[in-house]
Amino acid sequence: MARKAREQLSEAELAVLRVLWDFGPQTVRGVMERFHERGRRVAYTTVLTFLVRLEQKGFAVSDKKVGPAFVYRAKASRESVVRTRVRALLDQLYDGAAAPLALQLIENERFTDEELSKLRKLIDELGG
Amino acid sequence: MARKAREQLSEAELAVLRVLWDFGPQTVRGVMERFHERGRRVAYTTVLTFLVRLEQKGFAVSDKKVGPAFVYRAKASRESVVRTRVRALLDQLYDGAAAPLALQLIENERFTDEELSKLRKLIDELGG
DNA sequence: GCAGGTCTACTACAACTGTCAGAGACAGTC
DNA sequence: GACTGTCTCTGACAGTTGTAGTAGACCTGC
Repeated sequence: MARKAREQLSEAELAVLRVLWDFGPQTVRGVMERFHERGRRVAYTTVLTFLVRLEQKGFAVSDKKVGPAFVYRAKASRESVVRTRVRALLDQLYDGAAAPLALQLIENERFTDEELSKLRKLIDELGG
Repeated sequence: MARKAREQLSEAELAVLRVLWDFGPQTVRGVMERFHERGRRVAYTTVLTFLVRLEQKGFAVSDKKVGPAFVYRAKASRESVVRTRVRALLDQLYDGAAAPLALQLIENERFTDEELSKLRKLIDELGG
């Protein structure tokens, strides 16, 4: 027996999924081109593999075709994936507590004044 | 050729490293017992493997012995590991921007009033 | 001086990941 | 109708990860 089947997104799969979120439904070639534009050299069949795996894991679907090529679109929402990932990080690092991560972020990362006031506003709305 | 050698912590290795952070230097058996206390059933040799890998990757060292057993201690600091992980998450999800994650956290996770005021105080100190 | 327990070292192995090549299907073109 | 290009499908392979068994070294108590 090995580890439990988690149907979890790997890093490269997530990168592909992000293309679908950011640019809308794409063919294999389309995704590959977006990668190439960003300087990420990757073979056509590699991208195909990731899209197939995304579909197997339920994060994408390919129902339509454009000419001979399948068009893949994201099925999972960006928000749900982000939440899952953040939760996993929280569990791994702080037994699930969110506050330490929030503090760590605000202390160690850079924010513009605008971002800071947005954060402040949000916190004020939550009361306390 | 496969992916670049990243000398990256895996999830289970991180869990072991956390024991070293939380409970101080430990033998293999010590780490295993901490896991068992938390209901994580794992074989002695499995823990040994993780500690060996941690040492190979430079996150831990085993210089002393207690009786016949090596005592492992964390070499990498919790802070540095957390920073690296958070950074990786930021890159994967938001091309490195910190603000969206901060907002996501505050919106979607729960905080006590005390935590909120700590956050507010920190934000106020950063100006803006 | 050997039986039993503990330790490390070595080996193993399946699932997951990143990466891609080759084969076969189909459309357009000369 | 053969050539070219584009697609998908299938297979492959090495590195990582989670998990653990086994072997050999070493004490210790009888």
